Amino acid sequence: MRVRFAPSPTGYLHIGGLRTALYNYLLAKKHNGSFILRIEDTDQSRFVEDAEADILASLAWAGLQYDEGPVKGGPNGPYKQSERSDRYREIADVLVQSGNAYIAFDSTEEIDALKAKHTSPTNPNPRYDYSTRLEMNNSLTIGAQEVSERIQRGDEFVIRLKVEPGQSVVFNDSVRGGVTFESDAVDDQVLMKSDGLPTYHLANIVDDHDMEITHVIRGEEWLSSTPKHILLYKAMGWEAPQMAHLPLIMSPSGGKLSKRNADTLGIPVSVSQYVEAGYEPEALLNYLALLGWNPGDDREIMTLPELCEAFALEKVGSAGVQFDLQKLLWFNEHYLRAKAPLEIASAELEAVCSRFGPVTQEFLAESIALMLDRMSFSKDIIDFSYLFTAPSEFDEASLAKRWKSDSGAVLLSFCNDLAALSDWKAPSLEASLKAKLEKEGWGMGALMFPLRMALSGLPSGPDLYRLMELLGKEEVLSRLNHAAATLKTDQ
RNA sequence: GCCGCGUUCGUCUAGGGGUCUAGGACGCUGCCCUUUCACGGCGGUAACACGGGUUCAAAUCCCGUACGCGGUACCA
Repeated sequence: MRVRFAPSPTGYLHIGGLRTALYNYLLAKKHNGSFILRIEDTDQSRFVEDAEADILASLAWAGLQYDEGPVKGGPNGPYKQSERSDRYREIADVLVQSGNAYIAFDSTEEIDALKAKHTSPTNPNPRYDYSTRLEMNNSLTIGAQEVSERIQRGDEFVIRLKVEPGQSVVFNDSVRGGVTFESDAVDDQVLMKSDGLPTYHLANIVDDHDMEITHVIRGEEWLSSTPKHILLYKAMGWEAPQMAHLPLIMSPSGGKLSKRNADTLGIPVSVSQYVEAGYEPEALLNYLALLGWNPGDDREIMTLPELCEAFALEKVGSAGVQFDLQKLLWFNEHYLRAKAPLEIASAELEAVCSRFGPVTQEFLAESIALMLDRMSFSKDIIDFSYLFTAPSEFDEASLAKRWKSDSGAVLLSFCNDLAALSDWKAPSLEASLKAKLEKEGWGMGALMFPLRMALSGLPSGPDLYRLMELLGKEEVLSRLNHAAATLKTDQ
C-alpha cells in the first residue's frame, strides 16, 4: 500500500489538510505501507513563498513523518511537480497522439465569448465540451498543417482532454460506495496550460501512477473531478487507484472552514496558528482523527500508534463535519495534564523568567504541578503572576464583601504563629492554621479568605497550604504583613 | 440552473430490519468532594429532516420532497 498527501503551496497548511495527511498516514501505517509527501506547485500565480516550508514544519510538528518526499527524497522523486514538467509534457503528447486530448488555441476572450453566447437562464455556466468544441479554434477544427504552423510560430495553446459523451463513469469510493457520473456533464478540462505547466488533473494522475499510489485519500471537493481522473487513467491504459473522499470540515457558521468565516469565529485555520496558540500536537491529532472517523468503540483518547492500529477507511463518515473548538480544548487539557510538570516547565521557563525575573526550573515545575488542573495550555502558567511576584491588585468585589474590619488584625495575629513555625511544609501549615482557629475560636472563613486575598489578591485558587509551602516563609510573611497594612483601612 | 454528495441530541458520533423506552463524548446543568475555585466522581438535559412505500416489524431498505454542502477555471 502506498498513499500520498499532496498539498499545494498556495497557503499555509490548513487544518483540513492536516486531517487529510493524518488519515493517509494512519492508513499507510496500519498496513505497513508508505506515506508519500508530494508538493503540487503547478500554479505559478498563486504560489506563496514560505508555504512549502510551513507545510513541512507543520507536518513535522504534528509528528507525521513521511517515507518519501521533498528534502528526504526517495525512489520516485523528485517530489515537487515543478521539477517533473518533462514527464507531464510527455504524457500530454501521448494523449494527443492517441486522440484522447487535443490542442486548443482559444484566447480567454474567445472562451468568454463562447460562454456569453451560450449563457441562458437554464444554462448559466456553459462548458467547453463535446457540444461546443467544434465552434472553437483547436486541432479538431483546424487542419494538422495549420496546427503545427501555429505552434511553430509560437502561438499560445493548451491541451484539453477530449471527453466523449454518452458514457457512464463509475468508480467505487471507499467512503461513499459506488459513484456514477455521466460523461456528458464533464467538460474538456485543460490538461496543459499555456505556460507549459500541467493542471492538477494531469499532474495528479501522472504522479500517482508513476509513484505507484494505491489509495487516493483526499477531500470531498475532489469528488466531482474524479470522473476526469478516471477517464485519464483509462485513456492511458493505467489502473486507477482506490478512491476515498473525506467529508469536508465545516465552519459552525456553515460552509467550508475557510480563513474568512473561521477567523470571525475565533477558529484558527492554519496549523501554524495552533502551534502558536500552544496546542499540544497529540491533542490536535486526536481531535482531528475523530472528526469524521471513529474506532468502532467508545474510545476517544487515543495515541498515534493506537489510531494507526484502529484506523479503517470504512469507518470514515460521509457527511460534512463541523469544527468544534471546545472539544479540541478538552483534548488539549487532557494531554496537558498527562505531561510531566518538569517538561512543561522547561518549555515555559524562558517566558516566565523574562516576565518575572529569575525563576528556577524546579520552582516553576512545582508551580505547574500546583496549577495544572486549572491550565488549558502550558503557557497559561504565566498568567498566575502571584506565583512569581506579590499581588499588586486585590479583587475589589470580594474584598468589599468579605474583608472584615478585623481581617488585618487576624492576619497579623496568624503571622506570629507562622513566624514561629519551623517545619514549613503543607501538612504543618495546615495543622498550625487549624490550631490557631481552635485557639481563637474563629471560623474557617475568617482566616482563609484574608489569607488567600493577601497571598494572591484573588478570592479563589489552588490549595492554600501548598501555595504557602511553595512561596516560602519569608515571602508569605511579607505578603501577609503588606496586606494587613494596606487593606485594613479600606473598608 | 445543471451534476454529485449528504441529513441520528447544539456539536462529534454508535447503530446496518426486531436487543432502540436510541448508547458514548464535548457543551450546558444538578449533586458530591472541598477553605475557595479548578480537577475528579455520580446524575440530568437533548436527536432518528419531512412524506410516501416495502415488511408481522424500519433510525436501519426503496421512492419522492425539503434542506445543507461540494463542483461547474489555463485554482488546487
